[in-house]
Amino acid sequence: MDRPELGYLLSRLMREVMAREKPILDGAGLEMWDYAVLTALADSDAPTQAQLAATTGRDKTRLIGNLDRLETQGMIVRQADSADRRNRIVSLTAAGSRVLRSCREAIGAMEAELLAGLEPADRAAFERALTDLVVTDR
Amino acid sequence: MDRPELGYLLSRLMREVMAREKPILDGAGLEMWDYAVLTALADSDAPTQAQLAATTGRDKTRLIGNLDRLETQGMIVRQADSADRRNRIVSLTAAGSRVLRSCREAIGAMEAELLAGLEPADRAAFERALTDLVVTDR
DNA sequence: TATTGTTATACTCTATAACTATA
DNA sequence: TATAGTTATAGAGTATAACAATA
Repeated sequence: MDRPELGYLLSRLMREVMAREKPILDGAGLEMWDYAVLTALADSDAPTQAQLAATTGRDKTRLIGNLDRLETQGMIVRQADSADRRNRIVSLTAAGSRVLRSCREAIGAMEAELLAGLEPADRAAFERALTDLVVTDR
Repeated sequence: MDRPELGYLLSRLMREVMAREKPILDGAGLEMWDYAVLTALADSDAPTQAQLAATTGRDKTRLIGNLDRLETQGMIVRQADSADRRNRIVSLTAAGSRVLRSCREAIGAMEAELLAGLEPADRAAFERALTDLVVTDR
């Protein structure tokens, strides 16, 4: 097959996706990485900051700015771990869950629109392949 | 369908592709964007720097560092345009073409390996969908 | 006056190394 | 001494404005 290289295609599509997400996240007062952190929090239960850094692939020092901002906005709380007081347990607040849910819906709709031009079978294969590639290359 | 968000999947896969490309480009003495510029030069014929900036999506001021480096390495030349002497026409040298071809081969092999785990039909659909999405969202 | 290529400046993002408090 | 979280510093990448040469 003769097509442009993966790096080119992926970076172009990534740019498009980010451009479409930006207004959604702006409306919620979230930066891109803030949203990634919220998403990770919804899945894993009460992680320490170190665990959160590991699951998001974000450096622990860079995570701090995101957490500070999210905490100021009342979307997360940081609590001391009574078992090991060096740890700080991060968790979503009700407000954080609400914002996250609304962003997820908007982003889901955006993605549906973005993929709407594909043949249904191609779209399913695309999503399946993309998921497989990311899982197997961990 | 319930899968991780596109932004997450694409950024993960993009990171993986870049990690696999890096040793190839390092071996050729190329940075990521240098390679993108070489690729663009192979397709479009004798562009000015402004045209090259437009086709790569790179800002004209940021392009300059790439061109300086590539010219120092003898992979491209910049020639004055006799028709409009404000323009500088950029073109690949024989050495540049050689390096580009060898990188393309290595990257093609890397991509084949990366995609090898997919069902053949899924792989074809994935490549088709990715190409369609990038073309239609221009 | 407008445009091409260039340089300069400031701003963001990232990487690294220290520092504190706990263990 | 080792670890979790934090802060500080320097570096890379980026955006913006200004500049010289040419149209």
